[in-house]
Amino acid sequence: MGNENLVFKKFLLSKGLKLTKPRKIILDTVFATHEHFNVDGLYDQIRKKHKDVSRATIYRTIPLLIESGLIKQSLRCLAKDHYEHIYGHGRHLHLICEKCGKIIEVESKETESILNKLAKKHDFKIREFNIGAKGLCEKCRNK
Amino acid sequence: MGNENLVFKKFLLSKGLKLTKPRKIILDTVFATHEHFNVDGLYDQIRKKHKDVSRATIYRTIPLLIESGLIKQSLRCLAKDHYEHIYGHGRHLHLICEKCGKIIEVESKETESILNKLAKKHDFKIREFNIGAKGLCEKCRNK
DNA sequence: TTGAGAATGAGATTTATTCTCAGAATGAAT
DNA sequence: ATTCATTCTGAGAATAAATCTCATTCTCAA
Ligand SMILES: [Zn+2]
Ligand SMILES: [Zn+2]
Ligand SMILES: [Zn+2]
Ligand SMILES: [Zn+2]
Repeated sequence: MGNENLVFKKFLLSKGLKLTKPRKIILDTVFATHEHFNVDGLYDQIRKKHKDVSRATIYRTIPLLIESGLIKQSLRCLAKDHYEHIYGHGRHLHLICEKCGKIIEVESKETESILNKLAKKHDFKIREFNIGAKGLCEKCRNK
Repeated sequence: MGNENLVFKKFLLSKGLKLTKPRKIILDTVFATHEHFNVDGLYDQIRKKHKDVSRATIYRTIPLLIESGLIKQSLRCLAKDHYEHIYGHGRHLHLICEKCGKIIEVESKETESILNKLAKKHDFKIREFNIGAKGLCEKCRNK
C-alpha cells in the first residue's frame, strides 16, 4: 500500500511519541478501505481481527492521524463524527442524500481556488476545506 | 422587522400546528439578532426576559424553524450544533478561525453556481449548501 | 362549556466523547 | 540484562448535548 506507516511514524517521532501496536492496527484499518468512517464502525472493523484495541485508544489516535495530515474530519452524520483519508486521495466535495445517506464525491478544484481567493482577501489562512451540499439523490427523488 | 412571524404561522397551520407563546418567543429571539446561535445561548437570551420557556421546547422548536425554511443548521462548534437565519439573509460561506472561533462570512454566489453545475451532472437535487473552510484568522496568525 | 388533540416543563434517559487511573509496554542508559 | 523515566493502554467512570417520557396545561372548534 502507500506509506502511511512511514508518514505516521515520522510524525510520531517528531513529537516524541511511539508507533505502538494499537496505533499501527488503527492506522492499517483506517487505510484498509477508502470509505469515510466513524469510531463505531472502525471499532467493529478492528474487533474482527484484534480483541485488544479499545475505543479509548481509537479516540486518542484519531487526533494524531489528523494532526499528521493523514486524515481529516469530514461529515457529521447521525450524531456521529465521521472522518476520511487525505493521504492518497484527491480533494473532493460531498453531495449527501438526506434520505438514503448516499455520499457522492466530486472533484472540487474550481471551488477551492475561489475559496482561496476569498480567503486571501480576508487575510485568512485556510487549513481545511469543507465544501458540499445536502439534498436528494436521483434514486430517492424518482421513487 | 421581516414577517418571519407570518411565514412561521403559515407553516405551522399547514401542518395543523399552533403558534403558541413559547414558539413565538423563540422565533422572536432567534430573529432579534443576526448572529449564528446554539441552544444554550438562545436559552440564556430568552431567560433574560421570559422565565417560562424550557430547553425542551427550544429543542422541539428548532426542527420546525428549519422545516419552515427560516433557519438552517450551520456550523458545529465546541461540540454544539449551531444554527443561522436563512430568511432575510443572503447566502454566504464561512471561514472559521480554529483558534479564536471568529467566523468570517463571505458572499458565495460563484461557488454555489459551480456546485449547482456539478450536482446537475450527478442528477442530484441540492436543498442546502454547506461551503466553508477552517484555518487561522489574521489576528491569530500574527500573534 | 366541553372535549380532543396539541404543547409544555421538568426531569430522566441516551449516547458520543472525554477523562481518570492503575498497571503494562517502551526504549535509552547503564 | 536491569534499571528507570516516560509514554501507552484498557476499563470503566464522568460529562454533556440531544432526545424522550409523562403528567399537566393550553388551544380552539364545536
Ligand atoms: Zn438517496
Ligand atoms: Zn469524501
Ligand atoms: Zn482567530
Ligand atoms: Zn453564517
